[in-house]
Amino acid sequence: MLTDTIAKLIEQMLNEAGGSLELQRNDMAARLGCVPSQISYVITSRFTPERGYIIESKRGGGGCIRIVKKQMQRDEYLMHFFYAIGDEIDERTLGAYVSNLLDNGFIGVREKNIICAATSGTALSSVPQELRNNIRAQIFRHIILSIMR
Amino acid sequence: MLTDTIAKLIEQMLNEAGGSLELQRNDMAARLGCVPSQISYVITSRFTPERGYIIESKRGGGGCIRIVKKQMQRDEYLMHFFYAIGDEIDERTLGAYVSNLLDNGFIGVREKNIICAATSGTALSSVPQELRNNIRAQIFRHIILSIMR
DNA sequence: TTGACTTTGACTTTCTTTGACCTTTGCGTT
DNA sequence: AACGCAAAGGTCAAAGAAAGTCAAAGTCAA
Repeated sequence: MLTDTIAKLIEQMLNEAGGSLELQRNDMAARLGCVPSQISYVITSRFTPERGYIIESKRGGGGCIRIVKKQMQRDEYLMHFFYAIGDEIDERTLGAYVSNLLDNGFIGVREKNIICAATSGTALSSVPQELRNNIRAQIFRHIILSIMR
Repeated sequence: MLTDTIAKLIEQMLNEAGGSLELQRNDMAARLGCVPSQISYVITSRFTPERGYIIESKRGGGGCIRIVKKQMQRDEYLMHFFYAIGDEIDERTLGAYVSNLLDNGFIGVREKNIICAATSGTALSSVPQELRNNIRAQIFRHIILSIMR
């Protein structure tokens, strides 16, 4: 399947490049003889944050897509966290997690404060109630990813 | 890309000159082999107030463009930020603000990454589109507050 | 045969590059 | 002082270069 071929190729390129890579969508599509949006599809369906990837991109002249693979294996503990968060998390539980991270030296006090501020009920007060815990979980997972190597 | 080359050059010149510099648009364009308005484009797109630069210029004979990298006191700076954010902010603009905070040593790289992760489009992807920039602004304002303490 | 995943392509958004035309300013000339 | 020219920089819109989005159509296994 095309998708698998492309995914394999990107993984290989990532390995060769040491976990971080920039590619040009049109370029790659041309080399593989597929439409550009196929590349987008592969990236959004396979290289998701849930799987430990961070994606950034720039449009326009000289634009590109940047893929970073976080090495989850390297930090069992954080990985455990990452999965433990689940789809929803309330402010109290998150607070406990964060204290835990602080106690174990994964983050400093300033970082703790930033994380708590970003996920506090007041920061998210305009988010519809029923979405709030879900958004909080997503934000927290992104944060955990960002502190992984 | 031309834009990047020019931006790099200006940054370098700024560093060498100690944070403040005057350049001649036509001159620079001629040296780099591009049209003069390209220089204007780079300046308005990269050396913005959000990133901490102040631009002044003078036309006519002996005219020039003056670029100053602004240094502010911590509290004044954060306050300024707090108000500048406004009710809505997109990811790009926020990114500019955050690199500014980093440049001025108010936050570290890890903190920058956490902030960007927490406010990224993907982290907020479940927030209804029309609310996203608003939520992002709220989160960012809370973060700034937490840094001020 | 339904539902999840793929493939495609038309259309959109963002960023860059270029060039034509406008405004401001300094400096000679009258 | 007034005028006019040349030398800056400013503006803006069009064209070009990427990537994003989305819905329709295809595929395949349960």
